[in-house]
Amino acid sequence: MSDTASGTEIQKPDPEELFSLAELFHQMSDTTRLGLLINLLCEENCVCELADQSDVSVSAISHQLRSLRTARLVTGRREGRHVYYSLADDHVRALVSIGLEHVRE
Amino acid sequence: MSDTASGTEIQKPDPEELFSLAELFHQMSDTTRLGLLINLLCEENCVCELADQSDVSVSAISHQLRSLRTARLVTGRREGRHVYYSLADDHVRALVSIGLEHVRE
DNA sequence: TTGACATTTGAACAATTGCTCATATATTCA
DNA sequence: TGAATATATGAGCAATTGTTCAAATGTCAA
Repeated sequence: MSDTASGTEIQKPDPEELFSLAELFHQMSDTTRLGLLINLLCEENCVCELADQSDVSVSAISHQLRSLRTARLVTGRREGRHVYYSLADDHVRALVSIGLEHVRE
Repeated sequence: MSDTASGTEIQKPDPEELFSLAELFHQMSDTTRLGLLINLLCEENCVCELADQSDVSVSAISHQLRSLRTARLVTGRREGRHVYYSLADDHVRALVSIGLEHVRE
């Protein structure tokens, strides 16, 4: 019994949850990392492909993938010389979707 | 015909949209600003109240509100000596809601 | 083993950020 | 007008960030 007239009931986060939530959005707040997440929306991809489809170096991509991995937004699986990354869960998809609605209106 | 098995169809952003989307998440990536947004989930509030309910100075809050205002995430309305801020639209609510689901699981 | 390719890692550096402090502006009331 | 309260703003500074570069590690195939 609070919040909004728009359907979603939100239980306010405690300080620790606030911190984690900020960290989640932080991961999505850089164009390189966000571009990686969007690249992975439809299917997994390896590091060199992800780098090819971006405008920074393989090293930079690897650094950012590590950041995303640590934050549990992506997971990696090695297959031979390649490491294939994919989204850890569907929340990222939903966040991107709603964020785009906001940006496009 | 792409993306996902989870319902939401996402049209990939062009570079300009990617930038705006990153900026949106950037606004939500700092605990002070995110705390402000969450404070405003249920109702509008004035600057001094927002500052009281946070752990930084009135000046810091005003700076961050300016940032949120410029990014069109909040709007302010003056009433006498007070300026009452509120969320600009419901997307923030949805983003916080989904983000919290992610953080809490 | 050697060489080639794919990825990761650490150091270093420029750029950005969020805060505080001091000051300016806005509004109300006496 | 002048004092009090509320908010906004600019400068300055410490902390964080994203990149590149160089070097290390992992994997495969000859």
